[in-house]
Amino acid sequence: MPAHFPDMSATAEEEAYRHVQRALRHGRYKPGDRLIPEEIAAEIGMSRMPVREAFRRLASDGLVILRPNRGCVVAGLTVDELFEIFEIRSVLEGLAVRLAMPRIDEEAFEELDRLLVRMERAGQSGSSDWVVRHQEFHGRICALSQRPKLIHQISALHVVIEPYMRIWFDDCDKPHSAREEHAAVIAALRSGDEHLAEKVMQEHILSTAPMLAEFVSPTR
Amino acid sequence: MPAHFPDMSATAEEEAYRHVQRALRHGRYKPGDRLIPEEIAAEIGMSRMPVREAFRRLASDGLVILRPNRGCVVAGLTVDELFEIFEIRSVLEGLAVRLAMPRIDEEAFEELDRLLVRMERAGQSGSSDWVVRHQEFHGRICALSQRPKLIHQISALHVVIEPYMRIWFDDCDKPHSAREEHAAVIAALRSGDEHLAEKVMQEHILSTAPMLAEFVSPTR
DNA sequence: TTGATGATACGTGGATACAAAAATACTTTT
DNA sequence: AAAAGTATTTTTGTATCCACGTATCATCAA
Repeated sequence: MPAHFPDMSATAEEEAYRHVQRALRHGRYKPGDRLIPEEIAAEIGMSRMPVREAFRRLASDGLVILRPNRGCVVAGLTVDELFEIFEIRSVLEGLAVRLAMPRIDEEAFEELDRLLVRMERAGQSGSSDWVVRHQEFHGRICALSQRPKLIHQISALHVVIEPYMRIWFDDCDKPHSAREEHAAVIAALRSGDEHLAEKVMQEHILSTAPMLAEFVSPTR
Repeated sequence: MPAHFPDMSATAEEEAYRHVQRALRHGRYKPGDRLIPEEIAAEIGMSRMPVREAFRRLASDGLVILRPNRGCVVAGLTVDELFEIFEIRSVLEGLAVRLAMPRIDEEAFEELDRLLVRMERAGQSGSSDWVVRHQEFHGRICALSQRPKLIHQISALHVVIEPYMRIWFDDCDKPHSAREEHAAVIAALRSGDEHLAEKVMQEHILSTAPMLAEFVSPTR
């Protein structure tokens, strides 16, 4: 292996973690599905042990539920839980944008504008990359806050809601409101008013939740 | 084992998790200490396998750091990280108190008053239970919010800062400011003004950070 | 037909075994 | 005596194995 491409898959556990997380984010497993270590291990060519360890982390992330002696099932969100996550996101990302404000320069603004355009284009083409572009915008703002733990917590929540966002985005035909709200966030940032920016972000996030809620699978 | 005492320690992994977490919270291991699975496994009479799995969860909680092929070391916080955690707590617990407000009845107020008194007494007796009492107050308010995920996230952060709080409480002789600030939170709750309560809580939490910061071990 | 009972297959939790990687101790060389 | 290299020990990562718990399904009684 080339030296400049160092050790991509450090451990089997890490590979298992990524593999399953990716599948969950893309909605390849549905809530309630049972994940059998042996099967997954076979898929990626390893023994059950690293997979079990990956399950522990996924459970900590809230992506699966691990119950003693009865294995691992894909976690699903109730409407209440979905709303709760959006409440939490609203204050965390509100904080992020407030902290980001003093660190944003003109270059960063241009970057945000570019992301806005890319999201718009992805929306028109109807592709499911939508979600990715949407998250990129939120992620970029979080990153600007320069707070590692804050960024980490927020992105963990984004992973949990990603499958629901995909369903929503597939179904709904108005990426426009998201575009406008993101533009409003940028405008608030440009205004230089920290508390305004925080508030606009909070409202943007909270306004998304009710729309998403309709797509939470009722089978729970 | 008696049937009415059902399976307290469901799995070995759970026991290992509790054991190590407890030790970390009490500061029995210091940041940078290396945790050797074999040793811990021996302490509690099991093989190193469940301990390894417990390590994964503890790493997710941010209590230890796991690096491929070089084991598990106790995580320590830099001053920046400590501040960051308090920023995050400020918005999360601010949210919690805001959501708790409409659910608080007279009985709950009396409970909070009792906790206030207990904290005061623990402070006078100089005992290290201080921390526990202090957390109980914050924990009670979070619980009143009735938001499982929010409660979970907040208590995870409390675990991370607990060892630092213990050092602080051992050293400083003014539990009084904490008492007054907690009283202010209760007063704000009684006033019925959600946003006031949120703000008072945020300020209480942020005012604690600088005092704590002095006790962060400089060896990092 | 329905509900209890028991046999069977499957899966999980944990211990042990083994190979590979790090850390450590020990030479050897300068 | 210091540095570099080598051998030895320790520890980690993964695979395999076994015992127990759980679920499934067939059998049988009411």
